[in-house]
This record gives sequence, structure tokens and C-alpha cells, in this order.
Amino acid sequence: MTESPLQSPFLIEATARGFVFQCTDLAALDAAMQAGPVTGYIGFDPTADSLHVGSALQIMLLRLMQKHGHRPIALMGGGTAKIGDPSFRDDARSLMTDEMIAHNLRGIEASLRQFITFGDGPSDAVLANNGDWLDKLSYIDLLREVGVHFSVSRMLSFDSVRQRLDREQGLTFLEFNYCILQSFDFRELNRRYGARLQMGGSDQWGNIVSGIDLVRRTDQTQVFGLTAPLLTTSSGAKMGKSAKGAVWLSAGKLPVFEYWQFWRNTEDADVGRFLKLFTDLPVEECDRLAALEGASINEAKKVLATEATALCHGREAAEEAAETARRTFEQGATIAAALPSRDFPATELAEGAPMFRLLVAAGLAGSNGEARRLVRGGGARLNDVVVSDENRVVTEADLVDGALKLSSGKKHHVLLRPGA
RNA sequence: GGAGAGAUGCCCGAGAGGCUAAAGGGGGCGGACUGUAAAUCCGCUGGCGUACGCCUACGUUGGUUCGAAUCCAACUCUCUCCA
Repeated sequence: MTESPLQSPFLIEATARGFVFQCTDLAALDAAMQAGPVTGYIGFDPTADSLHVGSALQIMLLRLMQKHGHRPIALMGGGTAKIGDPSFRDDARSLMTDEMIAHNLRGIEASLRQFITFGDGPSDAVLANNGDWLDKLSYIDLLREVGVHFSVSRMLSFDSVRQRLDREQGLTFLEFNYCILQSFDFRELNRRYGARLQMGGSDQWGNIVSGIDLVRRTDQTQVFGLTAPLLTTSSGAKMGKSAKGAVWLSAGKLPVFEYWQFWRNTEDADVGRFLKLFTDLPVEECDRLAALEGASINEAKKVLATEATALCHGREAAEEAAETARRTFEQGATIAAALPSRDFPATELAEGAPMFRLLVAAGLAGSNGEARRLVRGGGARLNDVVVSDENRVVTEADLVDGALKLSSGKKHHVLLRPGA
């Protein structure tokens, strides 16, 4: 890549913040974006009723477009979701019903609205669903009209395909068609909304390029592709997984406090990168924070956590999470009202309940056995005191301010309240 | 349609009649060290019971055995090569 200086504010900032991995024609895209607003899109699969942080990067990219006056489109894969994701085999329920998809779309839309503004204005975002055109597609028409433009040998050369074949994993025809459908989407969005740019993770490169080719061949229009780096942490782990599983964007699936904690626990080496990608702070400020050394980089992590959380859940909720964390971790953890809490039958407490049972009731252990092991391993605490006897009987006498504070390790705390 | 190979716990992957709830690794959880980080080290990692124990588990269903993840049969699915 040559060092041709970029002109358009969007590309300049996207590059500076580390969003750009590859681009089909950076110079031409830059010129187009200089000339006027460009409509660009990213696809999201409605395989769950919430997106997770893995998608946050793409959302931020859309957000950045909007910031610079371009028009972002969030394309929901309502149509493609119906074939199910073929990479999950042995899964009979991979075929999603219309209701499931509709439900998922609603959940995802809610998250997207936190980050970008939808509407009818020139740079207002558009929410599209490829089910609108894919559902009524005729197979024969598709073959005649689109199929002729695809070269099988070309598709076979794609890394994504090649790897699968090399690993002897096989590839169904269905899966093979993703590329075609995605290309079709691009053309459709170009025709309907004038979309000239498709963005996505670097694993989407092949599909994006195919779409560009299709649009050029059938509509003689030049469109662009831009991919973002595939995110991993510095230690090589995939982004988006945390202790409890996926890091969801919707508060219903992951408490705001946990979301904040996810960012708070970022590895040192990732702080600068993440600040640039997942917050709106100026690049210089990100660099300054990331340059903090030793323990003081914790301050940068708190900023990252609060800023990233504010984007997803609102400023107020983010501050609240920050405050909860401060009290819990920095003030030796008295009972903070904002800790997750659960109800527990008061009658059991009246009779006295063994520690291991309470851990299960609190959701800190998945089974009695797991709870026992947790105690044996020295990781269980009641009201901040380590409990070493798994059968330790807990009664009303142990209540502090009307609740029991149970902990698994240092980071997971739950308030158990006696109730109905 | 034909010929081979395979299906093991969250994932990968050993096991080839009893000592196997099943090696090893990854992941996860807990502990130590720290800075709510990383790296490192240690412990745990199917369910139920305080426990000798019981139950569930090696694709599915039957069978052979005192005894099967391991042998046999059929079936299902996956992969490879040929047509």
C-alpha cells in the first residue's frame, strides 16, 4: 500500500483509530467520500436476540461514518438466517423460524439504536433486512441472472473456502452459496439505497470482493469494500468471550455492571487500541491514557470501561457501574446496592441452609457439586469472610442489612435476599 | 450408486474387553503472585448424597459376554476417493 495521504475525514479517522485492515481501492473511495456523502453498510446475523462485543467494532464503524456525514446501513440477515449457519453441524434447531428471527431482529435493533441514529435524514442510518428481497427470490432467476457471474474456481481459491477443504471439513452447497447471497445483498442495497461501500471483518473479504464484482458486471457501477482487523486480545484470545460466556450488548442478557467489568479487565497491551476503537475519545487522549505505566494504567482502563459502557447503555448507567465497581473493589466491599441480587426463600433460611446450597441459589455455582468444590478450593465467601466448610449452616443471624453477600472468588458477588 | 475412513466429556484428542467418570491439551472456575491486567505456578473441572455409594455418559438401537467406549449386527450422520 502506498502512503498516499487521505483526504476524507472519515477515512483519516478510521485509519488513525485502527479500523482499516484492507480496502479494495482506498484512493478512489477517499475521492468518493470527499465528493459527498457515501452510503455504506455492514451485515449482522440475527442468530441471537442480542449482538455481542464481537460486533461492537462494526457498529463503531457505522457510527464513525455517521459522525462524518455519511449514511450507514445496518443490514440484518433475516433472510440468510433462515438457512441457518451451516458451520454448526449436528444442530437440528439451526433452522430458525420466522418468529425467532423477528424476535432477534428486535433485540438487535435496540442495541444498534444506542450507537447510531436511525431516521430519514441524509446521514440518518437505515435498518434493512435482506429477508425483504431474499425471501421471494426465485432460484431459477437467481441462477440465470446472478449465477452466471460467479466462477466456481474463483470461489474455490478463497481462503475461507480453501481452509475448510484443506482441513477436510467439507463444505455444503448451502454454505458455498453464502457468498452469492451476500453479493446479491450488496447489489440490492446499491440499487435501493445507493450503497457504495460494504464493510466487515477481515474474514469477509472474499464475500465483499465478490459483491463488488457482481455490481460492476451487472450494473457497471464501482463500489467499494473495506475490512476491519479481526479482533483478538494481545494474548491471542478471541474478543467477546468472558468468564460467563459471550459479552452481550443488551442489558437484559448481560448486566451493565458486567459489561463495564469486561472493559475494565482489558489487558494492558490492548488499552490503547480498544480506546480508539470503542470510545469516542480523541486519538491523542487515547494515546496519552495508553502510555500510562504500571498500576496507573488502571485509570485508563476505568476510562475505557466507562466510555465504552456509556455508548452502549447510556452515560448514567455507565457511571453507576463505575461507582459500584469503585465501592466493591476499592473500598473493601461493603454491601453495595447495585450488586446483582437474587431472592431466596426465607423459610429455608429460618431453618438454616448449608453454604453450598446458597451458592447455587445465588447462581455462583451451577450445581451442588460445583459449589462444594468452590468452597473446598477456598474461593467461597459469605459476607466477605472465607467459608471453609461447605456444609456451614447459614441462618437469619448471618443477614447483614437484610441480605447475604455471597462471593465466588474476588470478582463475583451476589446479594441473596430472603423473599417469597 | 461403488470403495474406504470416522462419530469419545464444553472443544480438540488418546483409549481397542475388566485397573475407565474415561490419558493429554485447550477452555472454564478457584488459589498464589500482582495492579480487578498479562505471564507464571498450584488445585478443581458429569449429576445426586456428609460418606462406603448410587445414577448418567464414549452417534442410535439391539446383541455377545460374569463384565463393553472397546467385540458383533443394523441404522443415522460426517468426510475422502471413484462413477
